[in-house]
Amino acid sequence: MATIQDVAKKAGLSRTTVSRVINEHPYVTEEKKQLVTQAMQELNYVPNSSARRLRRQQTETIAVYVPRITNPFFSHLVEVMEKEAAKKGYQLILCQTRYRKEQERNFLELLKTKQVDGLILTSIENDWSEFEPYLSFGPIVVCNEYSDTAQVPSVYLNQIEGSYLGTKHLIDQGYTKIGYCTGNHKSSRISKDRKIGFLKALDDAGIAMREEWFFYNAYSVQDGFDAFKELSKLEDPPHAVFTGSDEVAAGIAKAAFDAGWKVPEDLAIIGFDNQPLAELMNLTTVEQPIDTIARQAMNLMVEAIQSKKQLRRKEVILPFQLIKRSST
Amino acid sequence: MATIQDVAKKAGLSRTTVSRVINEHPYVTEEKKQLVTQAMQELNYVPNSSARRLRRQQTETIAVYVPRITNPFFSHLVEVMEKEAAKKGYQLILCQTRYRKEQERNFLELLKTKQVDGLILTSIENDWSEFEPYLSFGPIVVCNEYSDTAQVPSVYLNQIEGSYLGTKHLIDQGYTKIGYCTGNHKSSRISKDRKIGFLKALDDAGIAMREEWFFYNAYSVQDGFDAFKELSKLEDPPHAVFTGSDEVAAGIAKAAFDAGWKVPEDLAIIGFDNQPLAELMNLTTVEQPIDTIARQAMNLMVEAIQSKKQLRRKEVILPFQLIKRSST
DNA sequence: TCTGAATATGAAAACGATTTCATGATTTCG
DNA sequence: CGAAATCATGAAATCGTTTTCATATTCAGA
Repeated sequence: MATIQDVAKKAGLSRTTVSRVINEHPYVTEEKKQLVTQAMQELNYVPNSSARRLRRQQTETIAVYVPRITNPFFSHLVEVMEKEAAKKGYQLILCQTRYRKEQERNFLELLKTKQVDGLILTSIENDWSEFEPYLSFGPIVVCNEYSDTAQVPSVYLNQIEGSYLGTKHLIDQGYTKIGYCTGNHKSSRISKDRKIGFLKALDDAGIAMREEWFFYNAYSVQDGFDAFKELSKLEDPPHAVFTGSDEVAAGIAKAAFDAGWKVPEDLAIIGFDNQPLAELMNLTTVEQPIDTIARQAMNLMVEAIQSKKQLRRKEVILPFQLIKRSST
Repeated sequence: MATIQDVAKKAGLSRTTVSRVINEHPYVTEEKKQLVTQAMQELNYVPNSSARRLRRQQTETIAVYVPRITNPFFSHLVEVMEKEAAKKGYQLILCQTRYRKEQERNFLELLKTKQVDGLILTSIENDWSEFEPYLSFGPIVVCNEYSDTAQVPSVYLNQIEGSYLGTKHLIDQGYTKIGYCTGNHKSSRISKDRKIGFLKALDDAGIAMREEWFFYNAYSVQDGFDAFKELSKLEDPPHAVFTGSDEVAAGIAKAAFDAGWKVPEDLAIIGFDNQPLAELMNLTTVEQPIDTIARQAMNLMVEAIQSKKQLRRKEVILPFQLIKRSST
């Protein structure tokens, strides 16, 4: 593998001159430029990434935390982020945290050892105080999740409004016996706020909430299946259910169908995100503008990396949209 | 940010001694070890990744090509690969090629400039001759796709057998009017072989193929919708359809349902991969062992990186499994 | 008692690229 | 015409880590 020293030797010039040609610095004659270019081609030379990173003090790499890449919401986010990153000359390292605090902390080392220029967090289990000290090593952008205290840029949606919107829709459809079926990460603001919005919508409509109609730890299609099994065993089951994702909604819908229940006659179901699955299963859902979230987050990240200034709090808050289909 | 020089100064020792402690080399007294450890903690020191990479001539990073991370097949592959990579101390860079030859070539620079230690290709549009010269820069493992000429490790399934299995199932169910609905990348061995297997199954059963029952460029749920629209307009439509993915099958099933057709009575549908979607939509499908493919590919990659020897052809061929549900 | 091996520590070199500083030539402007 | 600026090129330093080579001391075995 040729080095800049080999190119210099072959061109009969110094490494400084070769570097000037590579980096298009001024004050190199055309004749010398051609000598260098030809030598590079003959030796099939490309600059060594590690040496460049060390000298330039930058990696052109960004790490993105996602709990699980198979979750369509996160894979959609990553698809757009990778695309935007590639446009701006950055690589994307995938960090699957699996909703584990320890995994989140482990990946922070990427920033500390300068293996990446910045981190984008789409899912947060740890308290913000665990992340805060790492800001001295590089910028962090929060996306989808959020924290009231974090002095960093963030892109998110007001989840209280989102779950209020969905729950209100069920209430407007005439439902009063409404169940709640989502994930429930203790540290997750999204989980907390969605519950707040759900309860507020019930309260505003004078509807009492029933503790036995709450199903937690539901993230996947299978979890939806399982939740329906529990729900269907109740003597007085709910007539509608608010879920935290289209997968969960789809799992409930499928299990209900398999059990001979009619949707929405016997059970109205509302999902979240508006993934392709929602359309396939005719699910009413609360849509999040994933493309915009991802694009904005990556733009804030690159801006933060390139500005080299003290990060400051900046919030981009996006709106939900209710997509009505036949499941409600 | 502290460097090893700062740590040495604070400990009253040389950089060599500090490096020996960090890397657990022998011949350093316990007393000196404690001095170094304490200095590192006080300075909050971690080694700089770029410097390490340069000196050690390794990046502990692997790049994975996927056409699109939102495709559940590929997101499933990547989930397992990232998990396996993290276990072995490697980071994963995501390279979305979007079925574009130019994109594939662009990402090859990662290997050439030594930004990664190896590449895993799960999707190939270019001829192998485009990849071959890059083997001198680092190992390449092919996964899911395959090439007869590539002198590299690969993990894949015999797609002729896979599509034969699925088509044979339809034939065994009594269908003779069978359509074909898949992607069709000219360079893709998978596409070619699936068609070969499909045609061979028809031929073995003495069934003539009908050109007007072939629908190409179908990859997504929406493509499935569109394919059904075309199919339903035919005067003599097929009674069964073999598809190249569960998404396409699901799209066809949904569109058929919306048009009042009954599955499988009016149209039998078989998918591919056995994603969660297949279970949700009750699709018969040809299952690929994605977990095993991913794990084996990552193991071969790490083995290739660490052996530092000339890569040689090695094939891991895995079996399909037919999952029968109510769509056929 | 002597010799070779093991132990302990540090300076210099190495990894490869880019920038800073230096030198000499040429051009421009007052 | 002379001083300052610009042009053109190269040597040395820099980025930060790890290894190689060197030196001195101690220990063990013949």
